[in-house]
Amino acid sequence: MARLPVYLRALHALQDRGVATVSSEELAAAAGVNSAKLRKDLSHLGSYGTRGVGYEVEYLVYQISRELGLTQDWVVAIIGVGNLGRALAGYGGFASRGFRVAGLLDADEQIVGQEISGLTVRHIDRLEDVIGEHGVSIAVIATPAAAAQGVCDRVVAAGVTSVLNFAPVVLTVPEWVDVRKVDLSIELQILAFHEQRKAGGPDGASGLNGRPAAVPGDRPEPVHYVEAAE
Amino acid sequence: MARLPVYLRALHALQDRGVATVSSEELAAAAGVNSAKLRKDLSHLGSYGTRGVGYEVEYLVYQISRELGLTQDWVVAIIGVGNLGRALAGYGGFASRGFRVAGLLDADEQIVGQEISGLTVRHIDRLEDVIGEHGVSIAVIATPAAAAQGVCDRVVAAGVTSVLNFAPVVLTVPEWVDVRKVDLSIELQILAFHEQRKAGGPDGASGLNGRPAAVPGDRPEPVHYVEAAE
DNA sequence: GCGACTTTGTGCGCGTATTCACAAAGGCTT
DNA sequence: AAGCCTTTGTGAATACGCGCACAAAGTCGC
Repeated sequence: MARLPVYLRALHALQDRGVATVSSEELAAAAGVNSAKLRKDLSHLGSYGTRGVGYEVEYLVYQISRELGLTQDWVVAIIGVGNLGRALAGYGGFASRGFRVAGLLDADEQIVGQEISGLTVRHIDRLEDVIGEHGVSIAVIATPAAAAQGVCDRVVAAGVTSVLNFAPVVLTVPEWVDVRKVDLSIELQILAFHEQRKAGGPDGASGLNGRPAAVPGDRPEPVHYVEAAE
Repeated sequence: MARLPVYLRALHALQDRGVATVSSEELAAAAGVNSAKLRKDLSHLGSYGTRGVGYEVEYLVYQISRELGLTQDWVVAIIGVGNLGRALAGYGGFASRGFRVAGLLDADEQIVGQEISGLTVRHIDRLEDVIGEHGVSIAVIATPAAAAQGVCDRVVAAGVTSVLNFAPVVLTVPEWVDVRKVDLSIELQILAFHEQRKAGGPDGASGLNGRPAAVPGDRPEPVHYVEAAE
């Protein structure tokens, strides 16, 4: 399930706060989901809750980590070291979750050889070498769109079976390869769409959409759930 | 619908290739969706296809752009100018889609005053001023997790009604505010999950998962759809 | 030890999304 | 002009996910 990582994040935060046990209601609120859904999700890993009490945080963290495969380290290569690739290379959230960036690759001779976050950028020609040497199993594609499919084909041919794609293209891969896509401009476009409807879009919506005329801080359910920075 | 931006991207690519007309089958393949679904999606904007021929690319681009609200410019502020914020500030995909970054804000005195992608980073204290001056309607939160909810409350209080959140926290907002979340480490965790299952996870899966023993480039349906870099 | 209370686990109904499959519609060829 | 062929638009069946609501289960107080 795609929600497991969210639960895990919330559980880690609870752990940091020293909480030992948590009810489905609380955890669901922290994760922003319905409590019945959360219970159903957790029951799919087996039953790890105690009725009348809740779930033991530490045990749940372990179970979810294991289910997600985070008990082992995953070796990642980042291909395309532009703005985004650089940011990803320096992103702390990877290492702390068991993802080890083992290679940075780029086609630009200006960039090859640079040291970024402790790694030297290597030329894309060495892609297969880097993947083989380090046993890379996940490739992060942060190249321009035009290069993405070609790079993808190469990493797949080199044995990679999971791809995280930041290029704005639909990648075509064999069925045994998983691709996940992150497209920043698509996210903004979806927001723009909703924003337009709120403002009274072309369909002539109300123009208010339930927003009170003037509201001084009445955010509903102030969960205010904050985790440790990473 | 969340698929409209994908269609739009594919249509732009067709435009660049000089294609004037496209069938639902082709466009669906390019966007990676079922053709019936695509037709149903498009029919919800009204009927813009010609039976026996297909859709006129240019007209469709216009219709979808209008539906998404891309015929107008949207003003964006990026809050948190770390690795990720910097990458976002320099990301070309925003400007080309009608999103204008009008402000960069950070709390770190070291960063405030720096010029990045033609914009001077301003102190987070001036958040409300920046939002008001430029008429910001979309806020991009790229702060550490611990700061995100606080920043979010402030942008909402200042009148922003759409938030794109990169911080690994579940933001709590009033119901009239839209939040979209992008969490990089969650994407990787989902890949790790599938990767583990492929390798024969804890449930004792086959360990092969349909992958042929050795396959020399038999990627199915070589659409090889590539767009212009942006 | 027992009863009341809390919380889990899940059966069920509902609304939505997805896909198939086909009839209607239009273009193109002869 | 007529028939064939392509492609759209959509009705109907299916699959899916979600959330309510409740019974089973276990804890805690007395």
